[in-house]
Amino acid sequence: MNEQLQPLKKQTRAGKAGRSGTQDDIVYAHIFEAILEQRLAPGTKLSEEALGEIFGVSRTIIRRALSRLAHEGVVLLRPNRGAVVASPSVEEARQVFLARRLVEKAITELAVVHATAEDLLQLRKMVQDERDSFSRGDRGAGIRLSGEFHLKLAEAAKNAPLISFQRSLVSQTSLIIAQYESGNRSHCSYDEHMQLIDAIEARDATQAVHLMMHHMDHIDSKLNLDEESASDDLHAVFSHLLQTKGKSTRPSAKL
Amino acid sequence: MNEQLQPLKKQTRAGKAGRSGTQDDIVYAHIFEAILEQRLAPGTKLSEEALGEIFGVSRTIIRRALSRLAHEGVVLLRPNRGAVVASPSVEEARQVFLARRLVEKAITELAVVHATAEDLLQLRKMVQDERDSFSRGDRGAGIRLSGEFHLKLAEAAKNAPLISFQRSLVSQTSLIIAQYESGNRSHCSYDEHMQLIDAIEARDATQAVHLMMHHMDHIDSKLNLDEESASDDLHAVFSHLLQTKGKSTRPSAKL
DNA sequence: GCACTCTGGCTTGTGTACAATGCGACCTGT
DNA sequence: ACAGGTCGCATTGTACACAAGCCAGAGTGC
Repeated sequence: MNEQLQPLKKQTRAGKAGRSGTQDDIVYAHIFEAILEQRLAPGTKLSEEALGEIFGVSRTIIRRALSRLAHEGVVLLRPNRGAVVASPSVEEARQVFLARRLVEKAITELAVVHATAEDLLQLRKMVQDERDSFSRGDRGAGIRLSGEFHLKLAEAAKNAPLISFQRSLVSQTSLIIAQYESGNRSHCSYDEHMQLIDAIEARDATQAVHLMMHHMDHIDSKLNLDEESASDDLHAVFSHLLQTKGKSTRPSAKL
Repeated sequence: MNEQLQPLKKQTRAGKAGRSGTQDDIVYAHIFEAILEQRLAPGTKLSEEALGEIFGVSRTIIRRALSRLAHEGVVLLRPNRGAVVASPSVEEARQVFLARRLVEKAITELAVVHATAEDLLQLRKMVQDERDSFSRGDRGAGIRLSGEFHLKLAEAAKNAPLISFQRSLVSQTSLIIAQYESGNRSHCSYDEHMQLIDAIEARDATQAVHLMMHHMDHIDSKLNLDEESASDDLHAVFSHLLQTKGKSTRPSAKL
């Protein structure tokens, strides 16, 4: 019914994502990665039993992983109706990007103050990996690593709540990029990442923030959020037919 | 062993918090409220079975509620060792407040643009409730309602990710206030809330942000974060004895 | 022929039993 | 008497079985 998930023996511990933690971490990482690489299209139903069989664990574990993914906004949990891969609307995407601008600005300023030599080293290493992935043509890994770069930057800012929020934002951004990115262009230029690291290492807050904002602009501009090609949101598709009377037509319910 | 939780029959649906949702919402709300009202002291162990018996539900439900509370940072989930009420350190409190400043500023600016008449009406009503609670001497409810005011403000800003983040920050802030607030002074002056609403209604962004920042200052100043009276963090208590060699002494482990 | 209803199957929600892990008490040897 | 180790209990982690809720298809009445 859905596209087939690659079967997986339960002892395949260290998956591609490499995170060796507990069982739900593995399940979480694999599903997340599958979504980013678009092996799981937005809207795809994520049956608990099917996933349990695939990963060789019970529904309990799957359920926890799905709950976590839902919390980060990449999966939508509909009561009594199961989980589906989230398909953020254009409006939701805009909100995520607005929030990210705010957070990235703050993170950059904090990172300029708090980033250690060790942090900077790791950041440079991550950009390397990112570049490698893109040169290998592994788009999914590239998107993921690019996200992890921004997450690592948040860690360098040394503020736990911001890190947690950034994790959620990066996840959603990755999903949005995977869904909306226009064609073939690399989505997150690692050059910009490198320049950013340089500015942070030089403790030049103004320059660093400047670069980060430009970076956000570039990400924005690579997406065609203005005119999405195809949508499963009927209200969006036929919005030109609907008279806009007030804004309380349908507060948040979609589909 | 712990202080006794007030027993609760299972059909006590609409609890004090009033949220009439599903079972885990009820459990969640009650535990959260108990923490805010300091009926559950920081560090208190939250046994799954005990809670299950109290609320008349199975551990499954309790587990979900605890997981949610852990996500919001008011409960600490230690693998294989159960859940305890979080006891944020001074450093953690500072991080939360820093993050809140950022977010509240952004929310205020957005609310000035997006708040509807309906939003403003509800906000005023919430300030009323808050004042009533304090005049009744119900400190726990006051703290909670004050938090809900800031959450409602986030909703008026019309940005889903920020709302979600604000929920987490407000929860943690409430816990910190309950834990650190110096004595008897009311912690969150509703007058300031009212002025804030006025500024937003007047669409005066500069003034609104100005008021909000002052409001944050006031909250900060009412807490004695600089010299906490007693701590259960041995490392903090004896920090003057420890030579600070590098930062890798104990990354995140506490207690 | 169309629409409405009822029923059957399948999926999720919840409770519970069993396994695994951590903690504390006791016991023993030095 | 104290340190170390071992055993047992208590609590969490996982799997599974049952209950409840949706959804689709067949059947029937208009």
